[in-house]
Amino acid sequence: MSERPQAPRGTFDVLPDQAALRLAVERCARGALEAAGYQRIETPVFEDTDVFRRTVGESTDIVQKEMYTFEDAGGRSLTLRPEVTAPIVRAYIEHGMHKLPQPVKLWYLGPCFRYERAQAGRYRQFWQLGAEALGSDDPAVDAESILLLATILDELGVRGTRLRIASLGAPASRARYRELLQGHLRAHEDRLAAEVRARIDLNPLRAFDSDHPGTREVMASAPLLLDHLDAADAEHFAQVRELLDAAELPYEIDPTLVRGLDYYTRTVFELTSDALGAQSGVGGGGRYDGLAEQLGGAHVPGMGWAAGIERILLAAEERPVPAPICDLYVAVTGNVPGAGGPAAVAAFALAAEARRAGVPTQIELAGRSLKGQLKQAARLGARYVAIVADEGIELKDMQSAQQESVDSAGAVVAHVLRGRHA
RNA sequence: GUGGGCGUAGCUCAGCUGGUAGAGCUCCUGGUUGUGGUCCAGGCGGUCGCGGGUUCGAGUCCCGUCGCUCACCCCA
Repeated sequence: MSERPQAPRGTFDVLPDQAALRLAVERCARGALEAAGYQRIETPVFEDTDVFRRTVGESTDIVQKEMYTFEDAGGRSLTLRPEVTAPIVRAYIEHGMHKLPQPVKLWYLGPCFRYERAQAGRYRQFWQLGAEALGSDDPAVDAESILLLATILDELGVRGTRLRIASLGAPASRARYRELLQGHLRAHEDRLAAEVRARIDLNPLRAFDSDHPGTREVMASAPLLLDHLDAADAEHFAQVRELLDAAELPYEIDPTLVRGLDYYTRTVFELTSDALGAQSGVGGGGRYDGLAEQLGGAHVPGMGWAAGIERILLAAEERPVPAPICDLYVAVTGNVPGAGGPAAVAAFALAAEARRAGVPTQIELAGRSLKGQLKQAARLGARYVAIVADEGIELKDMQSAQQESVDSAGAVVAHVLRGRHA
């Protein structure tokens, strides 16, 4: 068995049943997003490593240990995208989208790559659905964005969702708060977990995520970022909440909500589902008003989110996969695989004609016996089976089991078309 | 990277305290020479993840290794 080829660890094949489910998710998301004026964008699956290194943050796990980075034959350092927001901002800058009416609203669906140990809902290649609105810092952008994700998850039947929101403030107030928090952590350093202590300089906010008992005690009395926002940021956050209230979208304010990427400013949010395992996050995002500048562009405020397709599928209630339609199955008598013969040729021509007429048609391709062909037709849910023999064609209605001879391929197609609209 | 569980036919699994592999499902064929979704029979299909060890003999015991999976970490 070890000889059998296998997909690399943390990756998976999307088999037909799953592909149908994914298509349903894509259609639903696309409908909601495009109705709200978001347009699809696709960026390369790899980028210059700097695109991520400069935006996601040196201190993050993503940059420190999860990136698939490689050098191409030209000596360039490239990285398989671990997320799509930075590439989209890169594209916005590269294509001068600032000259378009703002905000520019974009959505995407595609694979991302992170080198992590796989577990339920976490893979090395996973698909993200996302939406980004660039060029406006209006709180309505934030609220609309959050509402869109919540709506999509709801329409998809994702169970047990919870929305948490917070504000990280602007860089200046965040920096001031950061020092405050670092002071608090240093004052109680001896009670903190080792990893937390090691991150006091790099990312003190992470301390809120710790479940280390000593750390939790220290954090219980820690200053909260929400209490230290600038007036403008506090007002922005208040407006976002007011709009969410107006849309009647329930949420919880979580002052310890920390997103795993460093580029977030002001609004951040996360949607979780209790139908998932340990990886309970279905999607999340926030505002990133400094991201474009980090990439060397002008100041461009932005807001967006990403959701994991695999997690959506895991958390969504089971839905029946619609069976593919087959209106006509073309069988051949005296079937000998590869032997051809006039009946086989006539059958092929009949199938071609039916398809040209728009009839979903399948034809015997495996040299089965007539009994086997009927069985196959039944499996496919075919409405009609045309049995082509050297002597002529018979058309069988699979539901009524009635059968009559038909004198031409055209008559078969006409009959099937009539039956379909009946 | 660390820890727990698991690794027997395409799929789901059985195989007791060691004696050289089974079932169900699926697929194909046959059951009147050309007819389906039920039934019956047959067939295709496995170096029991891999390597080593103990033993007269291991799927069954021991060691190692790889893989899958769940969890930690972190996130989609």
